[in-house]
Amino acid sequence: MSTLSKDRLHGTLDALVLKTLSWGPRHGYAIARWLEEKTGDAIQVEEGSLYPALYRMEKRGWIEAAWGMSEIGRKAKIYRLTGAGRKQLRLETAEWTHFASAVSRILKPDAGP
Amino acid sequence: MSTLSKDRLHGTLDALVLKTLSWGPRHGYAIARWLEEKTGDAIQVEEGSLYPALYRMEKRGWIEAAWGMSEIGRKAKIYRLTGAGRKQLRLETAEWTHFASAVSRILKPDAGP
DNA sequence: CAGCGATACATTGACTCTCTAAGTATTACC
DNA sequence: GGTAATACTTAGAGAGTCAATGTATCGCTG
Repeated sequence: MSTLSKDRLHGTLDALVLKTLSWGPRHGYAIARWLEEKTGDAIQVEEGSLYPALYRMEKRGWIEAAWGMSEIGRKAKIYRLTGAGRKQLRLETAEWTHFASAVSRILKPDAGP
Repeated sequence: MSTLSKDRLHGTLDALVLKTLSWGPRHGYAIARWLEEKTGDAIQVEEGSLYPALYRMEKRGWIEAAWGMSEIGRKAKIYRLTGAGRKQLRLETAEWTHFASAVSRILKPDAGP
């Protein structure tokens, strides 16, 4: 992977994680696996990115953590979305849509300005 | 602006600048103004981001600079796309499209996973 | 069954890169 | 001289990457 594609996650990971949690509580490892699987190779979630992201979102009150069990009976920290998290998700989704459509409009291959 | 929306430019600025230059040479200031105007408020290009971006792209051979005159007769550094830059633009555009569609697919408001 | 590698899961630290914010400097025009 | 256009700089923080570390459990193999 080039250096560029790596950086593309910047500022988007939070929204992706929040969205994943909006479908129900999950532990960190599962969030990463699920995002990667769902997007093929387009989104690669390193654990060194994910866990810090989870901490800061917990600190901000967007998600809550509790120790529990994973599906296969292992100790895991289960995260769930809070009300504030749901609100934040709406906000970030709107921002992303706005931003992405602006970028796409510019990058679109066409005649010119 | 929240901290989040700020960072959203990360990794996308290069492509936007390259695309802007694909329509003809421009000086830095004009690139920034034009991007902002074209996208309303969606994309805000700080000069502290733009000039470093121009340097690094020049160093990588994607663009070339020459001193010239702005439209209103002021000294200005005019940037133009190189062949390598054009290639890079294609690459980054493809990557963006791929990434953005993956994110949009996930963020899309719908029933569930 | 004892040992051992592989997998699931979490944590952390060192490093890098880009962006933001906020300034300075120069030139041209009124 | 003041204001706008243009370029550049520096200080700083934030978010990712990579890679190592730590457990626990599972499953294999000898």
